[in-house]
Amino acid sequence: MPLLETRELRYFVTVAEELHFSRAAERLGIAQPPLSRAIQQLERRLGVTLFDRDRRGVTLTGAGRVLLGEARSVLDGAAAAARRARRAASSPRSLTLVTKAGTNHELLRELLDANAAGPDPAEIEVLLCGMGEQARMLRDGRADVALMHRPFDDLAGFDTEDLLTEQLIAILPAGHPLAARTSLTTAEINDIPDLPVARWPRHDATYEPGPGPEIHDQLQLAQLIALGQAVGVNCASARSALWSAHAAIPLTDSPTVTTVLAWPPHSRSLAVAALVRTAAEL
Amino acid sequence: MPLLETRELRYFVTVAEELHFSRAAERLGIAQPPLSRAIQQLERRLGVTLFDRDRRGVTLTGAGRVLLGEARSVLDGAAAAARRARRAASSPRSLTLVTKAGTNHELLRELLDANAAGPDPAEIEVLLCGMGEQARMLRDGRADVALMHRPFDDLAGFDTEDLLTEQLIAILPAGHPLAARTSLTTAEINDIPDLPVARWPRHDATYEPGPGPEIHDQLQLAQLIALGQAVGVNCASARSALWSAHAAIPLTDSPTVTTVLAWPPHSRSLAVAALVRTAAEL
DNA sequence: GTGCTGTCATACCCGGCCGGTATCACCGCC
DNA sequence: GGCGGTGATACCGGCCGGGTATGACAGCAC
Repeated sequence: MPLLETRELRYFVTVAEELHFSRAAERLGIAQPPLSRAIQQLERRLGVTLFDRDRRGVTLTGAGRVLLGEARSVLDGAAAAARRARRAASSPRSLTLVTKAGTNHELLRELLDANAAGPDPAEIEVLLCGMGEQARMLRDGRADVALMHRPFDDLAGFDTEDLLTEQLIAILPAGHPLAARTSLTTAEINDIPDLPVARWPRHDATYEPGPGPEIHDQLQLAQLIALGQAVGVNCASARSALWSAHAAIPLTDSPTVTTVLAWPPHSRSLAVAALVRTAAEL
Repeated sequence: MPLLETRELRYFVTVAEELHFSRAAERLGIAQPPLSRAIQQLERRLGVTLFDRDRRGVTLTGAGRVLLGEARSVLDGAAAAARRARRAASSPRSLTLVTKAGTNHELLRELLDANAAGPDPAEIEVLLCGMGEQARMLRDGRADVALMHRPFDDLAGFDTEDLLTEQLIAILPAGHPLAARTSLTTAEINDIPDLPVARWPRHDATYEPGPGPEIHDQLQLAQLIALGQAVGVNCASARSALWSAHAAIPLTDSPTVTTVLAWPPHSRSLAVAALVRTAAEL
């Protein structure tokens, strides 16, 4: 069974990205011949050709494409491992929790209080970040746990514990005719003339095509709605962050959004496990 | 930024498992001194002590425990990367799909047919395995995709696409008084005198404590019920595998079970992506 | 065609590191 | 105080990763 060294994987990834041995070698800070040799050794060991060295250039083979994805994730994992070990050593009883600005702060408060009241409280450092940042910080070892939202955040590759499920609300300018309603449907807010629905980013940070403005945080949404330029949707707990210029109406047919505590699988840190247990009892 | 070589991680994991340098060295097939030195180098590079070398023995520090989990997953990832690259090379347009024996075969049939009818069909090799095996096979690169069941299978660390959501059914011996009912509740089947509910394993392959027999596949369940020694629950699609000695009654208050297509994240294999797209359109 | 340029592969050398042996320092224990 | 057993240290040798020089070969200009 062939063993892959991270050095080899680093070399392979760089070549795969550059598709050019000399440039890749330069980026790696080594000379080209040892790089060629390293790739050949890797190919021999795997018994697989990873690159087609054609007359005009280097291209990835199918197996090479597969290995590229795998190698990247192994390297990310290794870097994360180092970071986490160092963090665990520098502050053994502390955890970094990362969440989007605008996440239900009552829930967060409750979680922190429950942790503080528990038998063996961890020091929790709370980090706020933009949308979609949490997954990266969790993956690369800068954070231990995150508060995320299903189905809006990309939870692929994490373990999760559901904390709170809420309905979505529609947020309208306070003076709008529909603001007097006690409930709305998705179809209704999509059909408001001259008032498009603001679009949240998808998992991959792109936006669904459509007329509404692209937003990426709650403040932008609030501003746009207060200006009467859009309507928007958000989870029910966002009510507390609304202004007097806003009206919040439950969306009856919306999918529910669940706030979850997420952490990297295999993370068997005692502190994470304890916090998850605490969270599960909320 | 310190770089971890897989050799170092292998050494570290072995020492962490043995908690004994000499035995670990033996298992690794090297002598003890180089192993000690390698661990010291690792600790220096990370700036972290991983082991407490006490008078009576070696123990993991907190950071060491964290690194152990991380290191295992990195090593597993590296081994899986090698396997997947080799598999991709040996059969570029083929996929291995793994599922439990007893999974809804109409659904599988539909998926295979849709793939075959698609623009660029992959050769799909179907592998059957026992409960809880799928996750391992997916993780270690022996399979590319799996059919699994939420919430019964452990989906941590995978991307998934929901295929089919069903209710659970209670399965009783055909002659049982309750077999005439048109619906049942969980409480009712838990309270049947002298007829315990068979227990499925949990994610970690252990069983919830309780009176019922422990089962791990559908055939065992069927047999036990036919013998009148237990009742059981299963997803609605399991009806087709029942015998005349069985009666299936919908469970009205049960959680739903969703059959999902699961695959390792970062798997950017074209064939997997195509199959997922096909599945999403079912 | 003949250079010229730029690609990756090959040949060869050197130094560092990995691994081995021998030994030490230390502890627990009859 | 020997003795067995732990991990750490010292030192040495061979291998392998990295460097330089060069080769083989394609594309291109003329």
